[in-house]
Amino acid sequence: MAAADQTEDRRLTARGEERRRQIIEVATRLFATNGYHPTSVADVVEAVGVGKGVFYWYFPSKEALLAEILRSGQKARRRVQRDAIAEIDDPVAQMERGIRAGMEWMASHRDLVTLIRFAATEERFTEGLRKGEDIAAADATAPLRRAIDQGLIRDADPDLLARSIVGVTQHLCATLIHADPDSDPSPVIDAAVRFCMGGILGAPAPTTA
Amino acid sequence: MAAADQTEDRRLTARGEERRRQIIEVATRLFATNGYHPTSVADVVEAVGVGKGVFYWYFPSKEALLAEILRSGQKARRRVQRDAIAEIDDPVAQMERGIRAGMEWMASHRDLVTLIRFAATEERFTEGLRKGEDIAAADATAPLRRAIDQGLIRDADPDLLARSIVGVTQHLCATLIHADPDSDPSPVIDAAVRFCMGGILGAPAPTTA
DNA sequence: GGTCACCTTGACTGAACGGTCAAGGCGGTA
DNA sequence: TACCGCCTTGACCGTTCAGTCAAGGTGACC
Repeated sequence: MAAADQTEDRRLTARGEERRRQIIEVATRLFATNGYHPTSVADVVEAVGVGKGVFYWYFPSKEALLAEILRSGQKARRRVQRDAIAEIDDPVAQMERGIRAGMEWMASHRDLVTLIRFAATEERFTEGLRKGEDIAAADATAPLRRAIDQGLIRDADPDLLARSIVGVTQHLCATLIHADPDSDPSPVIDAAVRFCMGGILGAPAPTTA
Repeated sequence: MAAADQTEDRRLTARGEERRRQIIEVATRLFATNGYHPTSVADVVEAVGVGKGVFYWYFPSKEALLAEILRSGQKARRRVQRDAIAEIDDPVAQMERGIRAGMEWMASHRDLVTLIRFAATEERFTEGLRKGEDIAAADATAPLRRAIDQGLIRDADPDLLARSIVGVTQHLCATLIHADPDSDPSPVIDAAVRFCMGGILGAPAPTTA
């Protein structure tokens, strides 16, 4: 355990960094297309065009590679979303911009959305995933809470609202944009934003309980 | 290929039907808990307490078992949803009841939700899955279209609305109810219904494009 | 008691997997 | 030139897996 992460503090040259990046890129595509388990390490190194030892020079295990892909993906999406809402004051406008930015990011990183959804189905990966999702939910919770306090949107659990938004954007991205990668994602993005804003802003009380 | 489905038209006694049901039940739980690939056929038959040959008496392959689990699960959910809205006239009320019924079904069949979400991440299973999801979306599309025609809800692509609803309900079920199986799902269900009805009924036009 | 179709057993097979390693190349520095 | 640390090779290992099969049990019906 203690020495298992020898590959982590390895000092890489520019060439090494490039190789590492290349493995991550190829593996992400293969994992998302054929599945994580059906894709062998041999498949990855063959697609890259190198020997098997190269893989284990840069990553301690196949599982660690997936964990890194997930971690860096979640981190990148968070940064995009935070940057998108940084200079906005109105919390409702913040939500709208944040949803749109998140959806745009997902649309151009569909493979990562697939992998995140896969990881959520296997207990071995859910813990590492939950941390990132909790952070993402917390990011959205702040403006939601402010909007509720200011009476701009209906009173509801901000966490449930945030996770509802994730559900809509992730599913639309995975189902529709993924189905036809060449189609223009913007109508889907617009629809997702409209739906989410409607869900947040509120609607007449349910007629039945 | 032609004779590969010999197990399908096998004539089963009551005992055989029971055994088959038992394998499906155990496998569903194991697949959802530990993942489809990490769960071996040996794990399944051991959990059932029978020899390995029993598995291949009832199912031609591990993959076919998962396909059947998915198929029957989607079918069951559809039936529940259709029954729930059968005697309702108002299309908006139909939507609300349908969403609630679907969510309640998912909450009590969490393992199946997990498996459906897993299957969506592997190309080998997506085709069989899409068929069921298209049907489910089409079921929801009909009342949505009527509601739009009657001016009861905002004008939008019914298919996108339907899939947004699936996104919210599935994700909330998988994330929150799954996280703590013992907690009361009804607040989450209520929140999902509220969010979705808000998304359908509409909200002020976006302030930015 | 005999027969037959349904059901069960569990050792076995061939293939594939994740991961290892001894060996060698390669490029920068002195 | 010699050296050294980064990078690469690919045969190899132990294990595990999906799926097979010859053999045997079991119960219903004649």
